[in-house]
Amino acid sequence: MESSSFYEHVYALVRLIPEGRVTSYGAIAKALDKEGAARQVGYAMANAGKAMPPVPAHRVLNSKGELSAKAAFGHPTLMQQLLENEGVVIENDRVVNLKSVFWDPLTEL
DNA sequence: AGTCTGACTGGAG
DNA sequence: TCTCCAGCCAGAC
Repeated sequence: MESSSFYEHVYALVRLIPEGRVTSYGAIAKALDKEGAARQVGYAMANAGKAMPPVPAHRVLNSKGELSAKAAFGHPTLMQQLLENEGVVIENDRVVNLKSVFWDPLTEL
């Protein structure tokens, strides 16, 4: 069933991210065999807010573990709190121990 | 069909 | 560790 658009594939993969874990736009793009389309993944997440079922977009960060999407959650600290609520430690808008909480769809899936 | 945009990435200074 | 630069691709107009 490849009738879905690129965005749909992104949403589906993001919904597979376990609680308390995070991944990067590039990792998702690569998992979809579109490594160079990391920006598109982020752009897709922008629509994730109105996507159904809801997508845990707060678990998707950039390759540096920065909360680059926090501004899109309505409140600058909402994304951070959602992650901390799942056990992810955030400091200065960045994930601490990124390596420990990073979820690579190519490896874990 | 052409142009613009962006929740990105990795390398260089 | 931080800032700056150029390359990337799918989607909206």
